[in-house]
Amino acid sequence: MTPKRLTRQESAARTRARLLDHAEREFLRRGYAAASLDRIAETAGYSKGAVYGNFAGKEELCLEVIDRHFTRLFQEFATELVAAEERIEARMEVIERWQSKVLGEHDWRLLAIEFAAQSRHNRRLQRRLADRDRRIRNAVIDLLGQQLRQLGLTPPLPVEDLAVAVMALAAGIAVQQALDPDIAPTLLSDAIRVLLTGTR
Amino acid sequence: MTPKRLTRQESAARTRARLLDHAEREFLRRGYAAASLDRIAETAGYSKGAVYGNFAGKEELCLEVIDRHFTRLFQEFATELVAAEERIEARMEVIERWQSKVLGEHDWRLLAIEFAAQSRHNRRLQRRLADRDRRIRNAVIDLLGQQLRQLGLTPPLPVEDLAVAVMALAAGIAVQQALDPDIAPTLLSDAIRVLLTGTR
DNA sequence: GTCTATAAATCGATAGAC
DNA sequence: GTCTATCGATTTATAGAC
Repeated sequence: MTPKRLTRQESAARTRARLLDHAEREFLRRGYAAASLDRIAETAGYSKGAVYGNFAGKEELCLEVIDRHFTRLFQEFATELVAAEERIEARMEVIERWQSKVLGEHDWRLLAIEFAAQSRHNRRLQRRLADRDRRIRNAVIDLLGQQLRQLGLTPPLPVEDLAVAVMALAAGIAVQQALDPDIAPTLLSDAIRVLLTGTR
Repeated sequence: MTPKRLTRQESAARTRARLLDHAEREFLRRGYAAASLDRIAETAGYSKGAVYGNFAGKEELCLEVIDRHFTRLFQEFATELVAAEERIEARMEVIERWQSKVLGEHDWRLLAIEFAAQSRHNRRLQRRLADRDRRIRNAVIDLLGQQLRQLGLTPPLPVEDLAVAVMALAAGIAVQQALDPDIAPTLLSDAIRVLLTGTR
């Protein structure tokens, strides 16, 4: 097997991907502030020059890492949810299955909020995070609206508010659970059910 | 008016209080990571030696700043809530009045979560934060249980879960609102009402 | 308890060679 | 695009005088 000779573009893409992968590990392990570009470059088999050649800086690199993960996560979840049977119990089952995955990702959640706090110092980053937040929220609103319509539910709150509340619950419970593992593992889906149907 | 001669203890307490006050300003303004003990000491009229003489380090100082604030905040809220009339509408009014205060404190919320993310590097801090979290949660559980009993409500979830959900909502909504001010300002109280009563 | 002075260690970012 | 070398700035924490 002769390894294919990489074109310039392929080689650059490979470097980028490798840097992203190792950046993910470093950011997850140490958090944003304590992560070191030097270590990222070194573990990926490059030096810092490669990082600055492929990314504008630490913030851009971290933003891309976070974006990549949560975009993937949401899309996989949405796909499963849409594919489930058109009964509320079937849909809730999908939610219950995913809550442990979402809530279990303590490191991701801590990284995301630490990075959000970071935006205090940077107007531009603040705007980009707000845009991203709105994008995700709109996706949640669409998904939620579709589910409610299909299931014939009329929730006690407007769907726009439900979306914010669901996202807030997911983030807030995950943070509390990161500090204290004793929190009820089905709380997220239970609370979502109450918000959507008004009852347990 | 001759200024009273301060005893050694009074003088020490004053220094501590001054340092705490200026630490609060610095941490709120810059966040945990970017805050500088040097600046804190200087603006308080001391030098770094005074900080290390009164606090074990940056983490301890910040923890005390955060603790002082949220303990005060919760106690004031609980006092008002307990003092209100024994009707659900009167109690909800207190909650509605406080939600804008709690949600408006973006800097405090960002600081608290940035600090929580910080605990990744420090087992001891992790335990202390978890203890604090449990302490607050127990207070919320007590307060919530008392309210439900007085008002004769039977919520769709156990009171322990409600407490976690309410805290998660408050934190999660505040973070989203810090990034995007367009979020409905009454969402927190609306969602709490649904969680407590099952309806709007 | 507080000050001054300094240690000791980083880190992000850049310049210039290749 | 990537590397090496380094700048420049900052920080926490400590040592020792008073």
